[in-house]
Amino acid sequence: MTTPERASTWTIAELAEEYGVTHRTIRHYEELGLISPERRGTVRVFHRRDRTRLALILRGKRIGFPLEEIRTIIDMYDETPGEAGQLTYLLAQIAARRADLEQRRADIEQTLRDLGDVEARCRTDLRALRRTP
Amino acid sequence: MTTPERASTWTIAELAEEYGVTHRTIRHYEELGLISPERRGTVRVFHRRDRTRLALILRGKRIGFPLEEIRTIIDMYDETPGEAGQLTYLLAQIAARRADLEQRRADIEQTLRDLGDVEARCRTDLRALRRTP
DNA sequence: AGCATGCTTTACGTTTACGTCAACGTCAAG
DNA sequence: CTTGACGTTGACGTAAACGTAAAGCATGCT
Repeated sequence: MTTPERASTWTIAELAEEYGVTHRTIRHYEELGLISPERRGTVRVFHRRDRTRLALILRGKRIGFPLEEIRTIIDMYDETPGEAGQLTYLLAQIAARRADLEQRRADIEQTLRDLGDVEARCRTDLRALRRTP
Repeated sequence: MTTPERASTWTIAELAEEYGVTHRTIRHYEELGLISPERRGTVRVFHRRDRTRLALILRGKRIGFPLEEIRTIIDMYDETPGEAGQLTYLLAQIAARRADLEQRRADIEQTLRDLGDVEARCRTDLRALRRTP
């Protein structure tokens, strides 16, 4: 027998709770077209696909991307094959995003090194203070 | 003899040009207290220290930090030794920033992996198209 | 039936990070 | 001495990313 077939749909409140955002935030993402939940009458019904996209949006936000750029990125994930021109364009987009991400990573690593220096100085100063209180 | 003793001060226009920002941006950073150039009369005179801080600000921006957080970060760099409590607090701040940066790096690396997947699918689709044009 | 709960839309408010005039000072060159 | 070329201070504008009421359905419990 298969898994108990848990509905695998969510209300806006459930998703908001789970990801620690407000319902307003989720609606905002829908207004921008980043997610498009099913409508049952007037009420929103979120599927696994919407959950995934929400998770990707939040990851993009943690990285620091603006929402519009996040859309172009996550839209790449479920892009339908399409024609050759489309695919080539997509490859160019990927290259551009990759360059951006690698720059960010380099900046982060440099900052981590700098923080390491500050910490070292800090600990040295502390030891000096302990010797001459 | 020493180096030709190049003034090692800059005008706002020179710094803006060099770093590819507008003078308005630099003034904005000054308003927020991220840099505090010398004043010769009414006019701003930027020293090496200001240049360095500007570079750090822009790096922070590339990473995606808000300006207020950037200030707390770069203020850590030229924090005066001070007393033990200060130093301990500074160490805690460093730990927090480090955790944040490492989270961002992890998100970036996951996104890079995801983009790699998309790219692979993309190239597969392209090859398929070339076999059946 | 009545009321509380949860979802919905509408719409104005807020914060961040500057952009964009406007209006004025200043200093060297013509 | 006037004309640029830069510099300065307001001060209002704007785009992004939501916050925050306000007010209306729908439903289910009591």
